[in-house]
Amino acid sequence: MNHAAARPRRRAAHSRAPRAEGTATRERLLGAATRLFSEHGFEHVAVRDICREAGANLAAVNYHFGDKLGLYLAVVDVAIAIALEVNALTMDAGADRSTEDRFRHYVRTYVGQLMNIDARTSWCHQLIQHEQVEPTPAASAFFEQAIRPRIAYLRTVIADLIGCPPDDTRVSRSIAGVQAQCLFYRPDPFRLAVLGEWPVGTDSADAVADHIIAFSLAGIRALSRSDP
Amino acid sequence: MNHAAARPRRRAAHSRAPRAEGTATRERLLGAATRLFSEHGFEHVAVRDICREAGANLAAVNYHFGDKLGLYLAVVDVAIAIALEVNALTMDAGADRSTEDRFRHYVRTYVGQLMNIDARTSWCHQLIQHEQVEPTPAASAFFEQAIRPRIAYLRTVIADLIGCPPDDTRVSRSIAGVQAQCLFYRPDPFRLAVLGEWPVGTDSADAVADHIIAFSLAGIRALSRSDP
Amino acid sequence: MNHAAARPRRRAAHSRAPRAEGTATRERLLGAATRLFSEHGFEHVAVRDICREAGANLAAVNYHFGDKLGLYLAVVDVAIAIALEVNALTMDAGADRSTEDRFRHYVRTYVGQLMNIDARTSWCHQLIQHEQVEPTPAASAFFEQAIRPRIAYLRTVIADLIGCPPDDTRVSRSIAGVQAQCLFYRPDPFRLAVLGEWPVGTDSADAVADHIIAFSLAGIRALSRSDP
Amino acid sequence: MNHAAARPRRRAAHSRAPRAEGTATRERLLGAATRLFSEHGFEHVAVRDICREAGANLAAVNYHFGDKLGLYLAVVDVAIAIALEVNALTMDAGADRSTEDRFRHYVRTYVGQLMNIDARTSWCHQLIQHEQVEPTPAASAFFEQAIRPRIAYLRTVIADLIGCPPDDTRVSRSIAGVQAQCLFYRPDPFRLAVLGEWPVGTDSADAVADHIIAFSLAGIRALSRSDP
DNA sequence: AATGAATGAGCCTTCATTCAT
DNA sequence: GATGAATGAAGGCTCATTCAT
Repeated sequence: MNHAAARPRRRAAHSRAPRAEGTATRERLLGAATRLFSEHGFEHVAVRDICREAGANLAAVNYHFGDKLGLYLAVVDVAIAIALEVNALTMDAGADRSTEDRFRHYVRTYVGQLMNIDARTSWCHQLIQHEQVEPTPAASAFFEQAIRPRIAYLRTVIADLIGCPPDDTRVSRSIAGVQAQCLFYRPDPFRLAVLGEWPVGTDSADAVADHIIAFSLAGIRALSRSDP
Repeated sequence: MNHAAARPRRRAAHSRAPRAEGTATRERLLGAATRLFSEHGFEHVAVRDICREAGANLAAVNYHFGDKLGLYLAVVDVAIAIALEVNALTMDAGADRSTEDRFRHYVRTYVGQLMNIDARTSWCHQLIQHEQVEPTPAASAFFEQAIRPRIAYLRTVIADLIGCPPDDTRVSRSIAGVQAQCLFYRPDPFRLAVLGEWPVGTDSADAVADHIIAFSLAGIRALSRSDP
Repeated sequence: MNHAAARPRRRAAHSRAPRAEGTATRERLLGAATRLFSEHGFEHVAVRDICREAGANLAAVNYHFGDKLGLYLAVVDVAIAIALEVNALTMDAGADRSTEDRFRHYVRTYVGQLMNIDARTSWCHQLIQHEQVEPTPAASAFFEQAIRPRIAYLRTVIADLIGCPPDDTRVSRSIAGVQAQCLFYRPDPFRLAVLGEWPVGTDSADAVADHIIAFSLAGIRALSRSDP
Repeated sequence: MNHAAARPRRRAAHSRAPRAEGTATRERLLGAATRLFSEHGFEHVAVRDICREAGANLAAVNYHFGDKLGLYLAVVDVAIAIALEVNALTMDAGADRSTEDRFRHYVRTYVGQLMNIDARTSWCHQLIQHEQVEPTPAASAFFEQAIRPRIAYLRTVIADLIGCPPDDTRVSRSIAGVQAQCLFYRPDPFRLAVLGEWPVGTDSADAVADHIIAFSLAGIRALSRSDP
């Protein structure tokens, strides 16, 4: 799962076994990198800044992660792990729940994660957003491991709600619609800097989730009455 | 409209009145900057690259636009003008059409613009997407002049469809839902590089627009039956 | 003949016409680079040192020559030009001279150049010596343009002295013998630092040349009496 | 014989007595260093590369040899020992041989060593060639112990052939001529990369040696007939 | 006997900008 | 109206070395 080791590199900094527990400096580096990369994206962060914030030497990045990209990929690995946790939460609606309840649980959990700026997982969504605009070699890994399973799950749920095969075009478009609505509420710099809190207002994440659920369920039901 | 002159600067590059028509070099610079800034965002474009592509001297940017940001703001000015044109198209449904038709026209026109990668207006959406993730001083101007009117128009339309005051929370959330769905189909590097054409498939923009319309109208109607 | 332009380069610093006369800074840079590269070889010289010695800014190298290698290749271009001049001198024995006199003229002129540490051409030989131990992309160009013609000339002369075809093995080996003896007297750091003046002693270049001539002519004549 | 201990150093790495036999790691380091230093010269080899090739820790060099130069000097010590072996071979022509035979034996043995790229002693010549262009503190030691005796031996042989005192200028120059010719056939990167096998062709080392012997003996005999 | 961790100096390159002409 | 020349700051990276264990 460690992409740093998979990348071709002239000299692997860690040809020996990478230690699972991590050193103090390594952890501080990873923490600072997480914060800065999430906030500004890969290219807009200087290794110097990360090291300064971590109280580490400039060459520490080279030692622990090979180079800047190696450090970034290490951050992405953590992000993927967290995203997988979130995935598990959103999909764990309870064994005996109806499909509609599973849909409700998904949206409620997902929006709750996205809108909670204090959550341990918050930086993760920012990171992906940067990846979306300026993709790095990490983009495909994140997509394959974290996003694709989420899409697959939503596909079964929505196909069941519509009552059609999972590969029906209406399913794909509904997934896009639901995801788009949820992601729209993730705090992004544009909204934070320019729009203030719009369109969230003072509402809680639950209220937003309820809206998306009602809005989307109505849309999905309408689709189930239409022709493929 | 030249923001470069308005920004504080040690030495005013434009003590003379900025000319509206501009010279050939100036136009070539603007063209190259438009393409490159749209594609890569403000920070990821080097002045050198713009000048090379424009066949202009490295100092030409300083001469014509004061500095890099001045050139960018000039590009944003054009982007705003184009966005206003698009706004006009989306809002011009014909005088005697029903509210629902006005909504249909908005979505169909908007999605058509967003998904047509060959349109003269295409670069504009890319530019604003970069602005969204890494805002520059141009962000607020673009929002105020181009986006706010669009939101205001949608607000009246959707408020009318729901049958509630324009400042009802349900209206704001529905606006977000519609906009989010439309914008989700704008081509971004992530989807192009990683997802291929998903979730568009081989469908035309019209088919996507029809989906969003049906999905959203159903959602909006459901909201009109609920409590505020 | 400008190799800097031939190298693939992301951005050509001089896509326009490279000016023949040169700027003051460019010339100072070239001068400092000539001295330092000759003395220490390509890898052992820092761009910083060149700029400091030239009184130029660190980025001046990038502006005028693209990068460090571009500057080096510019120096090599001059070296090739000088080597061609030396070639011309060594081969210009006068139209009606005997082959033996042409041989004498070659050795005398060549050794004179090699041993004169104050000559304008002196640095040139040091540069080649470095190139011999740590070749750069310039090595083959120098060989093709400067060394190969010299070898070809010696080949005709010695073949005539032996009285055999130019491609006879004895010719090649005699060329090697003459060249090796001449080059042995070029001042190299090892001899200068460790051996003092050995094996030159206080002798003049002419005396050394006379020795090589007598020694080699005797050797060549002996070969002419042997079987191919 | 360990020069590392002799060099001034802030902290003596070897306050204990340096052990003659060495550990396994030490030997692997020495082997890797021998190969890499010979091939690329002192400055162009990174301690990292040596340690990686030796499968040793990065700090092992510091532990066993004090620093990079200490390791290099240890390699040079081995090189000197091997050079002394080669010297012995070249000078061991048999007790009752003629001076001319002793000369023949010297050249034949020496050229055989120089041209045999697979010989156990091959790296030694490469090392000294680097030392010649970019001398290190080891240069003088190598010269004094390995080269000077060889020169002294040649001096007696050639003085005898000419029939003059060993300090005659003609002797020194003949030594230079013979050495220069022999060394010219040692494989160097320039000839390998640029010249192919020239001027050796497909000839064996013996053929080359025979040429040098015939060529030089004729030259030396000519000198013996001239004035000092 | 040996090593993982950490460090500071130095390297080449790129950048947006400025200035004199 | 425009440009060639030059600059200072900053960027990512590599290196030999040191230190605590």
